[in-house]
Amino acid sequence: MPKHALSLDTAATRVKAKKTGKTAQRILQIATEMFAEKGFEGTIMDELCQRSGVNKASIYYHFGDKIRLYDSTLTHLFKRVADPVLQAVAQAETPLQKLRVFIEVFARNASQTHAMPAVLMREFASGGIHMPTPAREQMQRLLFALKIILSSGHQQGVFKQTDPLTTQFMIVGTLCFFISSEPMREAIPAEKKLDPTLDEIVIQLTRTIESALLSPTIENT
Amino acid sequence: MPKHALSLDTAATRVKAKKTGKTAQRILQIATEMFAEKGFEGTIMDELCQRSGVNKASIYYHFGDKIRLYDSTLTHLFKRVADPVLQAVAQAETPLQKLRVFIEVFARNASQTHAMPAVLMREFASGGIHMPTPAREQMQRLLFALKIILSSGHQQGVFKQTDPLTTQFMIVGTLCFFISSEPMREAIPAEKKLDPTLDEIVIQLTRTIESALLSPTIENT
DNA sequence: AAATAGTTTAACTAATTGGTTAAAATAAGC
DNA sequence: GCTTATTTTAACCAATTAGTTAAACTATTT
Repeated sequence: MPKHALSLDTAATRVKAKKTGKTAQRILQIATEMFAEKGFEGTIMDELCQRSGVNKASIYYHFGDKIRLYDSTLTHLFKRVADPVLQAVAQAETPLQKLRVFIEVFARNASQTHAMPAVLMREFASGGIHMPTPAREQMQRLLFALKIILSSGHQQGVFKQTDPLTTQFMIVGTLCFFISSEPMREAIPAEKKLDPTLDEIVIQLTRTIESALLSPTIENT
Repeated sequence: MPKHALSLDTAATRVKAKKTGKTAQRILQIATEMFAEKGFEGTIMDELCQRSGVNKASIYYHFGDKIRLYDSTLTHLFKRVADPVLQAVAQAETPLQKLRVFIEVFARNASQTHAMPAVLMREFASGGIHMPTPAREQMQRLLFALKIILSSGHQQGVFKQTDPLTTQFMIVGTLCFFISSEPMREAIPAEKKLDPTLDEIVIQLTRTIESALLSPTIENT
């Protein structure tokens, strides 16, 4: 009966992980890449062994089975993006600054951790059924933070009232599509110059959302 | 040597399809659902047989192999959404009306054909490598149409200049995330009432994009 | 109605895949 | 240094999976 190294995160586990965690960490790293690239079913354990240089039974020793490996992967992945966003938002002062920081830090971290948009989009496509609760909670933490930003901005009279879910989908959706489309866009070198950079997307996205929040309502024609 | 029914779309083929196309059509229908729900690798041919009530060899007779079935599925799927959008845009008069129609008709059709957002998101997650050319072309047609809308609006002095790719990702990304998240949101009945409807999303999205296109630039603070 | 071409069927196969096992190797505790 | 617990290894297995085959069946043409 193997005792799984990542089942708990107690002090004892962490001490042990320092010496033994190399293998588990490497598995997690390659698994993240593969799950993002190929999805759950598309990820083959034998290939994971080959790519990571880790023996198959070691993977099963550390993670139990494929689905638990997937769960660990996703939880780590989403936490790695959500944490810095929430931290940065907490440090910003005004709702407008918090909103800007939310978009910018999410964009930067999702772009660096580009497996995250891929995995998120796959999970949405599957109806989120296989999404582990801790991973889902990270997304809900982001949504909750955005809710606070928007409502406090509204209370202070600087923002118009908007639906936070729509706004989150605008931010997350736009950026996930942009980040994940990078390989496709790179494949067309002729238009490479015409494509916007991440910074440009962030600027336009921020401007767009801000303008809707700050400007008066547009009349229907 | 089987001659695949969908390899050509001549008049003769179409006449024949009327009598023999029932099976192929049914395969395509269930394949669409399954590819959207489970992805390429997650879709098992035996299960497709079982769900569709069609024998396995019939599938291979009509479509050759799994990847060609996938290609047919995606091409049909994207065409079904892109065509009505482009048609509606062509009928609208002003750039502003065209933009509104673009968002609205895309939203309605993607929502009805909800396999399309799912498949699109998966393809983006995979880097679009497996996306068949005809399917990709449908997305490019949409992007091209949007480019024209934005540039003609700009030339007429009603729109500010913006990057069309960003705008397309805002529209498509927001709506795909919203549409594909429906099962997840349905799973939380407590918040059901709080969730916006598709119409509400469309309204907010349209307003947001319009306000950025029409309003003067916001100064940095 | 006979011949031909198109379509569907059930049974089969070769290869892949997630997961196991027991032994070898390494590290930790005493 | 010896014992014990943890970790890694290679070989193995049962189940699944995409794809095949050849025969049966159904229309179409002449």
